[in-house]
Amino acid sequence: MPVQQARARSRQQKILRAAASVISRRGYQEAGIEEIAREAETSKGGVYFHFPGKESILLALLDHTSGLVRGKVEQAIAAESDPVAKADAALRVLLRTLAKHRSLARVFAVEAAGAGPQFNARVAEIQDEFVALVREQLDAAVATGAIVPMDTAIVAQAWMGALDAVLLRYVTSRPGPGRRSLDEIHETLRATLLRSIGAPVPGAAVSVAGGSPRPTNSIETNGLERR
Amino acid sequence: MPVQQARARSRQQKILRAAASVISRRGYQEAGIEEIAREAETSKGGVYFHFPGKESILLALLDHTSGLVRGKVEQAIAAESDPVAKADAALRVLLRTLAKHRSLARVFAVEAAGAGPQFNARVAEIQDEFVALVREQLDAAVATGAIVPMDTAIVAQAWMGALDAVLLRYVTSRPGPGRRSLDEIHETLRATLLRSIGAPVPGAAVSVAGGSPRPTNSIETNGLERR
Amino acid sequence: MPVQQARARSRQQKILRAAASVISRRGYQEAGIEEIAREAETSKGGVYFHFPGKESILLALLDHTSGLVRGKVEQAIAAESDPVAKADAALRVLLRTLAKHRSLARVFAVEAAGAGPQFNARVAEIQDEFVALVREQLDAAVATGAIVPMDTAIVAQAWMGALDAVLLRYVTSRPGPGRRSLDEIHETLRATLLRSIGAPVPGAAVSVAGGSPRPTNSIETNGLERR
Amino acid sequence: MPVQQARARSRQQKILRAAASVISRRGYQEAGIEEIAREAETSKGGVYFHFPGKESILLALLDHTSGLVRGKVEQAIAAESDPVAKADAALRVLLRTLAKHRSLARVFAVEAAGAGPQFNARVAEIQDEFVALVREQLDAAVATGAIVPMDTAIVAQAWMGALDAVLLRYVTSRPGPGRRSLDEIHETLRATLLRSIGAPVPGAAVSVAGGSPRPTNSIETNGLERR
DNA sequence: GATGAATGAGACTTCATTCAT
DNA sequence: CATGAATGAAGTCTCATTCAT
Repeated sequence: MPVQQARARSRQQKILRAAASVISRRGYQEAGIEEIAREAETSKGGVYFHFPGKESILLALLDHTSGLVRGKVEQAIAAESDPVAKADAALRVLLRTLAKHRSLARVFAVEAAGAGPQFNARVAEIQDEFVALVREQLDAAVATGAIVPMDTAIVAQAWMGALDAVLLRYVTSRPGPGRRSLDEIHETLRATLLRSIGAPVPGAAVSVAGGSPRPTNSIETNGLERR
Repeated sequence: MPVQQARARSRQQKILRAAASVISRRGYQEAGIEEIAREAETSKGGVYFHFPGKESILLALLDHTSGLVRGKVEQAIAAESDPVAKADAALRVLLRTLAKHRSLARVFAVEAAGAGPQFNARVAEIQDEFVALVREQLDAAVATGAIVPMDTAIVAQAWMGALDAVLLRYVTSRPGPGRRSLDEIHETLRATLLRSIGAPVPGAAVSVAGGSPRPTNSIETNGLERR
Repeated sequence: MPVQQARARSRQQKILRAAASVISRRGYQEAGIEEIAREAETSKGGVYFHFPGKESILLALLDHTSGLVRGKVEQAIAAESDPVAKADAALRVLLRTLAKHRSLARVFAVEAAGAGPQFNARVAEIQDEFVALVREQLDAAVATGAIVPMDTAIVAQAWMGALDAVLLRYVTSRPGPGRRSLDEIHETLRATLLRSIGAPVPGAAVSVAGGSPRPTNSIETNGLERR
Repeated sequence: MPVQQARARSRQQKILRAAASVISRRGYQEAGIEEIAREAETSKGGVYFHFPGKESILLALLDHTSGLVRGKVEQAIAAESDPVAKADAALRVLLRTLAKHRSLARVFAVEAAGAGPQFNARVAEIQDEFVALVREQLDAAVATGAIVPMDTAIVAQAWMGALDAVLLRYVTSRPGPGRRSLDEIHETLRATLLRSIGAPVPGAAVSVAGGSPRPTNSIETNGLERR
């Protein structure tokens, strides 16, 4: 009966959305099934009809979301041909997508740890997938000679870590003076990461720290070490 | 009564040590006051005499530990004169110290999130302290012209994030093939981060990704010291 | 519409059989409507179409089964003319029938108690029916002078209790050394019960306790038929 | 600290008493920890501090009670020298004691089955202990030649079953016409059981079935089969 | 200061039952 | 007639915290 199945599917989505909302608001531990059910306009039993337990909700949420994000990232990578550009694209999409869904980002970056070892392991797996994605591009870039040889496993981890940290700060901080816009963050991060692998930063403009960022010379014009 | 105070202090230390042990073994949520009390050779009531609640134990543990680490980092910074070397030293000390105390690192990086918003805020504060420490050095380097101007707030965050990610991976992964040694990690990370600010990498040797890392040529674009 | 009624009846039977199977396997409390429905090749809704609730299934099962057994017992009684022989026959049939359907016996003797007061009351009623059946024969035997006057209400209860206990032990025990065969049990129980009302034990042979039962002399005080 | 331990012990007793009361009133399944706690004048957590779970309360109750009863029975047995008299004494004490504590009898005879297989197994064990006690006396009686050889394992089971059934009926029935007094029950049961093993019934007086039981001839004067 | 029995709010989960399709 | 998604009351159990001793 496709009618019931359709309803079931839609209800699952509703529960997942509600779970994301409640968890991002309250944290995983404080998020009660009751509240998730209320926000999904169903009952505790209804939630347990669709999911075997609380952890599995978060797991499903994780898979669902990471699948979506991963799809976007792979799409963005495929649209570029140059390895360095691919890596750049991957980061750009991650940054945009996660920033757009603050609550989800909070859930996975911050609140996830309370969910027990199984869940942490899963988060690590997924992060590794993204790290692997980045690393593939770095390896390709090394292979083509675009960048110098390096331990791309570590570097890819570092990239993801840098991205996470900057993003988390953006996502958790309140708007105010000193807070960078997403574009500023992207620009600075992009330049920093590309420099970190010795790649040129096309059309780069860096911002100095402090109240209002102002444009500075591009990397190319910064011939100090280049001479 | 200094005698009693000393005894109280020592008892507090014992509880903190026990808490660190239990939390790193079980995670914050699973760590029961009872078990911490048992490991500290006292009773539940004893724990509550010294700390007003469970969260405050973790908070105290956090302050105690971050204070120690901070001291080491500041000492290392003071021992260097060059801003870039200072930043480099800060990272080196963080890497060494946290790697040495895996369980504590796990506690703050992974298990902490289950402890509620107050605790997360505190962790963020402490990270910001370290970020600020790094940023000061970067700002100084910019001021001396050693590196190009940049948004050091973001870059410092990225550095810490990169360090955290790489370190966390090192701390949580099991030994095996493909696992890098702490020295290899340090070398790669150092080169990557220094490159990311356009600083020269003294005595750089990079490792290629793959089974067993092997040293390669130094970065061509960084031939200044090499010539 | 006799066709539909027949189908309904057959579906009810299927559900009853499934219920008997599941309950004897899992116990009443652990037997879920879902599992019964599955085993009856229908759905939860289907079960609730035929029965108003879980308890009513067990009640119907009880009535159905006790009706069958009662029929057999009455038939066996009718086939004898001597009151004592009638009582003897009733016990024989009960013993054989319940032993043949271990699972049902378990359901009513052991698992039933979890089903609530209404069900317990019903079990008591049914037991009373059998007790009454036995008692009638005992009263007749007293009336004909075959046995001495006695409080047959109590004695009949005692008989049923003795039968239940011995049978339950047989039904719940695993095969092994020391376990009596159904024939041995019947023989001993028959002799014991007949003696208990002062009736002669035709062709009596008693078994001694211990490893392997062996026939012994008939009861001395009952030498009437033996001489 | 004996003070706290004493309090704990007394609280355990209070919980056991409350559990017996609630279970006998509501049945095992319907007996909620909350209600038991309320009746024991403590809290849910208090109950769980003293007992690891609901089933263990019933188990403790069972052990406690069966220990008491067993002690009384053994004492009564020791006070007699003749094997048949010992068996008789055992039954008398069981009858009196269980009748005196109706609620406990109900708990073990009727409500117990809902408590799961582990509990049922334990009840069976305890019943077997009493059966073994009876059987020992029967074996001794056989050995002394007081009664004829027989399969005492079965007979002892039958005795316990008879006792249980009669007692359960007494305990669960409401007072009214036709209800036998405990003394009448004892007298009839005693005569019946002694006859069942071919033992003489000293000073026996049997009651006929029907409205008001009336005394009849003693077994000895009933020379029909005796001649 | 220390102890541990006791508290009680609240968590997750189950399942007989209902009802729209 | 049948289905199975949905309900919601009730259950067992945990654990941070309190407090009399």
